[in-house]
Amino acid sequence: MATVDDVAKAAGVSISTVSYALSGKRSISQTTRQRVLKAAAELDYHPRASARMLAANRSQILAVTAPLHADTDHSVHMQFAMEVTKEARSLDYDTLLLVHDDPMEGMRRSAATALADGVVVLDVDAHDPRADLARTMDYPVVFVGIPEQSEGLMCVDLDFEAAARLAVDRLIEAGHSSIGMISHPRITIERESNFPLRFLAAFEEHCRARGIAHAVAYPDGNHSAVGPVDELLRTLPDMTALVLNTSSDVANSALPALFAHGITVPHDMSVIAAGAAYPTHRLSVPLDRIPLDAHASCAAAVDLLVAAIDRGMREARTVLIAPEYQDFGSVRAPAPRAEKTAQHSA
Amino acid sequence: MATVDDVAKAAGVSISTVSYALSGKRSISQTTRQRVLKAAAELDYHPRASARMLAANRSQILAVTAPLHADTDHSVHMQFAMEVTKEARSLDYDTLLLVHDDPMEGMRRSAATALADGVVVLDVDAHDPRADLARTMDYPVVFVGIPEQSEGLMCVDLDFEAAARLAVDRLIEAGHSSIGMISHPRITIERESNFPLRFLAAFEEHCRARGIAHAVAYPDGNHSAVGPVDELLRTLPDMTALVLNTSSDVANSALPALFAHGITVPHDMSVIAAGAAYPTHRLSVPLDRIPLDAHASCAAAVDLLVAAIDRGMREARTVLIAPEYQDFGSVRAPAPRAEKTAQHSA
DNA sequence: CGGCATCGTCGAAGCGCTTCGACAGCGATG
DNA sequence: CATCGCTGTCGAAGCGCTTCGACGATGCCG
Repeated sequence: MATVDDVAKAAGVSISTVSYALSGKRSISQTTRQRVLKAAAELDYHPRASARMLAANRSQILAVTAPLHADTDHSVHMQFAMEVTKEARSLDYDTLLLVHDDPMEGMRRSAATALADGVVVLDVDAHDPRADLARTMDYPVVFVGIPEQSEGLMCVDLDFEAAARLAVDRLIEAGHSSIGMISHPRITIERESNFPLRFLAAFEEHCRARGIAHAVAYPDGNHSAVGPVDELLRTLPDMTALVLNTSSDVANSALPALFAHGITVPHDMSVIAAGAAYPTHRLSVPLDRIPLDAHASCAAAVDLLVAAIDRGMREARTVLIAPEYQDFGSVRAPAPRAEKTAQHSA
Repeated sequence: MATVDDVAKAAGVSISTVSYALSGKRSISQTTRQRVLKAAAELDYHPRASARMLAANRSQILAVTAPLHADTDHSVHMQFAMEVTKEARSLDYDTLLLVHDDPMEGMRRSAATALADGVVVLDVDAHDPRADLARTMDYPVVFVGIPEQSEGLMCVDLDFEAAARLAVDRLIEAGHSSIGMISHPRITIERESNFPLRFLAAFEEHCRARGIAHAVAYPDGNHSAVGPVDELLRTLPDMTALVLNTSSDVANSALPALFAHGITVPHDMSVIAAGAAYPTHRLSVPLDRIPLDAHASCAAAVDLLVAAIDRGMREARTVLIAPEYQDFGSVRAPAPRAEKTAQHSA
């Protein structure tokens, strides 16, 4: 375990020179810097994290809170945590996992002990208590997701409104004029993050604005697309396109549910999965998607957080990630009406 | 941000007294301790992590390496990472996520900079390069899983041999005398962790020892149970019980694969899923299982690691977690032979 | 009742780094 | 030629905590 002193001795300079040569925070002559670098390499010198933290009053650590509700999707979470970690490393930060029963305690502790320089909050609920905590803490916090009360917070999320409009526009472009949508279960909408609402509202408004017939259905507790599909076909009999902004289970069962009515995708029905963190392009018919991109969100969140830490840019703001359309061929021009004959009722 | 000095002043004692009162490492009179505690509480004092680390030469941080191969199951990983975190917190450690492209770099760095006091290695391969690294590092490392060369390492894993014997014994108890087994794809066995091999060997040996007819089949690349089931029914026509030690996809497709032969569980066939990290009790027929329990493994691993750090217990050893049998009713006495008639061939 | 162990407390020395102010040396400037 | 402003380097002061040795004050023993 070599220390600065060892390096300083080996290079024949003072320890402050070593520090400056390594950090580049003051100009050091080429020759001296080379000597220091050489000595450091030979001694396999690595600055002790604790000493650096104490002296610099910065830990180069970001905390991540990911409360694990029983009903949250672990794999999606892991993906987000990983993306945060990757981006953080690229900015010379490490990532601390805060996943205790009480996520508040972790945030408080990491702030109070200066263990982490800031926090990334994942899996944000509409009425997330961490939002209130963040407002009272004078500590850099970034939310991946948008709580209902987002004033005074830094948030990053997919632009669900734009995603809804993008989906609708794409379908209109392809010639559709009657679009159904399957949303999240009502309980989810009520309890959870507000993005389903934002998507929903934008979908309806944009359909209205563009003069498109539309209807929305909500799956019930059993997470199947069968009910919503039935309902949509009833309320919107000439529906030729379907937008999914729903859970993975529902999306996965959409194709069979349609097929039970003799409807195949994309021939009889165009389908777009929007705001989906799960893959939809490996289903039996790959579905076009507007992904909820973990990488984009997390990278933006970490960038924001690091800017707040390193450059004091702490003003509250919400960053919306522009939606990206991924084409897998599940959208086509609507089939000419008429041959809607063989209805195998479910 | 109160410091020890503030607390010392407020309590009218020296800073060392504060430290000892808080840590309990020397005896302090009841009255003084109370005074210190009160002052600390009033000032909302929390020792600065960095200062503590530097002075105590201990970070109270555990690193977790979880390399994300493309083919690893994120949700299982997350579960393990969470369990590590929980157990670590209960022992007053925090958890650092190391998930860079190069997991070795993370381990080296956290050791060299003393960022973490030790490492938990997840998702261990048979020929995991992290094993070699660990051997050369003089740094506490615990593996959750057992690499092929485990000499000189601390490892924790489910006792797959015992799990295999337990499954076989259970089936024999229920009256079965002809048992099939579906293992992992051959590629997985070759490439991956050696636990499939351990299970396999124990299964065959124990069946032999107890005089039970048995056969093993390996799924191919498409991760379906159809092939293996067909094969087993051919090679072991009077098979009445099936042991699964395989991937989630294969296990999930086992019931339909059997049903395609007109075989229902548990009436015509008893089934046990052994060494499964994924749930098998929520399938259409809940399957008895011997779980690969994230909590048990991770808790044991963290305990081992913390013992190594705090109490210097560094001798290499492998801890095998005793298997636990979970009964969901998928094992019954074999049906009386004869009425094996209506064979719908697949 | 003197001597000795014990208990409770204090002071000070670090832990290894960053960073501020100081200053020597130098060429450029007037 | 005196002066100014750089540039490159050094010394030292912390950062806030832990921990060791020291030392008065007690209580107990013979």
